[in-house]
Amino acid sequence: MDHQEIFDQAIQGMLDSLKNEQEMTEKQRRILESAIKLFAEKGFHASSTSEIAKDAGVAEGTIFRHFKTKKDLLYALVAPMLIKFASPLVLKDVKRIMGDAEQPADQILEQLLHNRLELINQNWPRMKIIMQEAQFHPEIMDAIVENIAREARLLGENFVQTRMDAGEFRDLPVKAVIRAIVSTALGYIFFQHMFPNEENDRTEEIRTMVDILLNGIKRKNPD
Amino acid sequence: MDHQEIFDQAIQGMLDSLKNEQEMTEKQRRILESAIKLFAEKGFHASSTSEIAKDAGVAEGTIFRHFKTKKDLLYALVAPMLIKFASPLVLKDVKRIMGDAEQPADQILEQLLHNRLELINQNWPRMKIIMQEAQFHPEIMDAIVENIAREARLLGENFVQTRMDAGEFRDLPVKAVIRAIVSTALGYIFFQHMFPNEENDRTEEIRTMVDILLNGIKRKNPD
Amino acid sequence: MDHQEIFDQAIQGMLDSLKNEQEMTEKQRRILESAIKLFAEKGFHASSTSEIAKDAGVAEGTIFRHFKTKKDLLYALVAPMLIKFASPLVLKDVKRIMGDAEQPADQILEQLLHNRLELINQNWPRMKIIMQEAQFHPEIMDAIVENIAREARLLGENFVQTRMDAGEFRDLPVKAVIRAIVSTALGYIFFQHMFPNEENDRTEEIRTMVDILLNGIKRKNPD
Amino acid sequence: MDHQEIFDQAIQGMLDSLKNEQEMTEKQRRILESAIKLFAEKGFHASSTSEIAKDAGVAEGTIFRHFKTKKDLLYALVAPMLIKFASPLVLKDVKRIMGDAEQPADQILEQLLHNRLELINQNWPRMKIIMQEAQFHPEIMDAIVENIAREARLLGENFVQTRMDAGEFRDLPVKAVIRAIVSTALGYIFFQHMFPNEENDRTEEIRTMVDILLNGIKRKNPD
DNA sequence: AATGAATGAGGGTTCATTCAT
DNA sequence: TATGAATGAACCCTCATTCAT
Repeated sequence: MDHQEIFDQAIQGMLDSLKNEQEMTEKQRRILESAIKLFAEKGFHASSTSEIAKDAGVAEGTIFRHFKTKKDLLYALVAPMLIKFASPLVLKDVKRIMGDAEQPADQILEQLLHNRLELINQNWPRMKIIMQEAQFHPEIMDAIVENIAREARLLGENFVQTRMDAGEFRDLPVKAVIRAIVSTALGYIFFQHMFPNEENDRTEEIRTMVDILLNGIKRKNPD
Repeated sequence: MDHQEIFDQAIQGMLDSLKNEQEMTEKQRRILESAIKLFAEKGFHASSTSEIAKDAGVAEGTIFRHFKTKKDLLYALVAPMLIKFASPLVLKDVKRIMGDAEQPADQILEQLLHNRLELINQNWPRMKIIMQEAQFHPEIMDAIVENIAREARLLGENFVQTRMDAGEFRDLPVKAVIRAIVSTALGYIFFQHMFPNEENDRTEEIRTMVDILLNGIKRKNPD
Repeated sequence: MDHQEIFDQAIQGMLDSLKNEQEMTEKQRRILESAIKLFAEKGFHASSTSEIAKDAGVAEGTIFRHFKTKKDLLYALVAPMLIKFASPLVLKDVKRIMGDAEQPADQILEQLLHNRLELINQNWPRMKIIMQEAQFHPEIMDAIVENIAREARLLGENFVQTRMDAGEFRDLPVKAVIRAIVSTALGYIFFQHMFPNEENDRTEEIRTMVDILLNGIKRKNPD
Repeated sequence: MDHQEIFDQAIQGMLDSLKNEQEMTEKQRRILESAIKLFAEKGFHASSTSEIAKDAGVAEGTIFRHFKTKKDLLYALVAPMLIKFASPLVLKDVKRIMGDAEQPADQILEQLLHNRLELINQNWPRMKIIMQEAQFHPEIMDAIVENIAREARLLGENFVQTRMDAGEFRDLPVKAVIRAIVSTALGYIFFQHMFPNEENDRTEEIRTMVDILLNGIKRKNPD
């Protein structure tokens, strides 16, 4: 079985497991939740199926009735996240927001960050697992790139280019600007989980972040 | 053995393994290098000692003659990195650079980023392992926080505050400014390793990054 | 974990494994029997779990499903013996026999020896293992002393003292008398297993042993 | 290699290692002593050569320079004991004592017990090892039986028979009498090492033991 | 003679997975 | 559908032994 096959199969597995997350039985959900908890806490390889079973309160065999393989369990918990980020619905939303040339960039970025960070925070354990395991499971990495990164990049480039053409943004390499934006978001997540104890007012923080970011990017208005 | 003991012991293990990295035997070095390679590629838990042995061209038992435990092997490859980042020598350098109020912030940040990114890039596999495993091995995380993060934070705060007092930087929350700086660096690393194929001129990229960053932070001179 | 904890845990393990020896599954019993056989033949440390598995006709993993640890396997085979010797039921029996001042000492000792030697012989491999390993596993030794030796000693002292007070036994150090009795029993076991081939009529042999023993202990009646 | 060959080779090994115990080098003696200590403490299989080397303060390789095999180390420590017990010199002594029909049995037994118990006590760790390992190493067991037990038995039977013929001992099965004597000795050793803390006056204890023993065996004189 | 690095077989134990119930 | 006993490969690690120095 070559890489492509593995990949296809994995993707298929993800899609299969996807449809139903809503229609899952009680036990399936409990298994999935325990897997999320443990994978996030200790990593995929360091969590054993027996632990998951115990934590979920089911027999070990039950796991394999619902998820053919331990790896399928991983896929089953990764896939919905990818879908959520990639779903046309969501992207249409994003597109609409970003495409609105009338709306000030500040508002757009603030909304965007709020929106995405909220999504990430609400699903933090899953996100952590994805970021961890994407490095070691090319199928997952590929799925991210294919389904999210590529599209997001286009969206971003379009947004930046538009503003640049309109003279709102300075004349900088588009890639650098996008990197600055993404870095801002990633860095925020990083700090949040690295130093989780410090209280913070997210709305205010985002405002400041965007302020710094856009001040760095925008053309200085000569007023 | 409670957590503190484990931690102390781990640190001690790191220090022990440290002194010699230069005076390592051929085999020790080969083992360490294979471990670095495999841990970076597949993760700590997913790499077996037998694989490492095979890759290093030694008997499996030989690993344990030189590194009491698989975890000690991890420590032995983590520790020198932490030391390199934390070494007073390096920090003094950093201190000197950052403390020089005469030097323009641009130059300081460019130098700093260059310097640190170089260090990280030259030791990328190790860095990847550290970032991966710190999440699951509290001793490593603690060592990072105790020996690096804390000091770096103070240094950063001092630098930012000084510039702010001097009116060079805008009046922003210090934490937010530091976060912006760190995010810039982290984001750069992230992009570099997420999309490794794109050619790039690091010096130029850093200049642009610092440009955006400082434009965002600095008070706009009314010229 | 200090010694006491280890001990308590070991005892707990013994008790846990105890309840069920009757309700053991077929495989458990086979494992236990193979362990008994091999430990007795070659010693605890010289018998490997893989050998035991092979002898029992199960997979090696199966052993560890039923007995958390190789040592637990040892406990599981030691504990029932200790219980058998220490069980109040048995001791009450012994007490009754020994406490009956009317019954001649000859009969008491003969019954006692018969009874205990039978017990030991029927469980000889286990007994051999216990005697072997008690020397190296303080928990086992402690369990013996706490649960059997202490009680047995009191019982013995009481018996001897009573007979002495009644003038039936000579005026000798109680400890020496007890030692003589116990030595008789131990020596018999020793000879039996050192030179197993010689046919013997146990009833007759015991009678002779008790004869010699009591002749040595009893006051000579002047008739 | 069949059993006989193993046996012959083992015996040869013992003899080889024997000659020199006096002419051993410092290191050899230290190795042997550490082996004795550790084998007695933890058993043969549970003691590793590396432990022995560390305890003896030599390199691990050094052990194998002097003792071809770990088992040879065992033989080297067992053999001198067997020799000591079996040496014609000693036996001649014993023979002389036991053969002296004039001497009262009490004195003979007291002397004998004193003598042998002293020998055993002075070499207790070795004795413990021999008793332990003889059960698992047929060569050792055979050596004991061939060189000691057989001879001792003859000696004992002769002694008992003589006294019986002379009317000093009651008319009992010779084997039973011998067993009583040996049991007395073994039991004493057992108690001594089972309850080592109680102070004791050996001379007095032996006198009592022999008193009980002979009272049990001797014909009651009608004085 | 003495060392200690190197070996690889084998140790006890855990693992993901299967299957009869 | 759910179970959990059973599996045997693979895990990390220790062992007795060898051998170049």
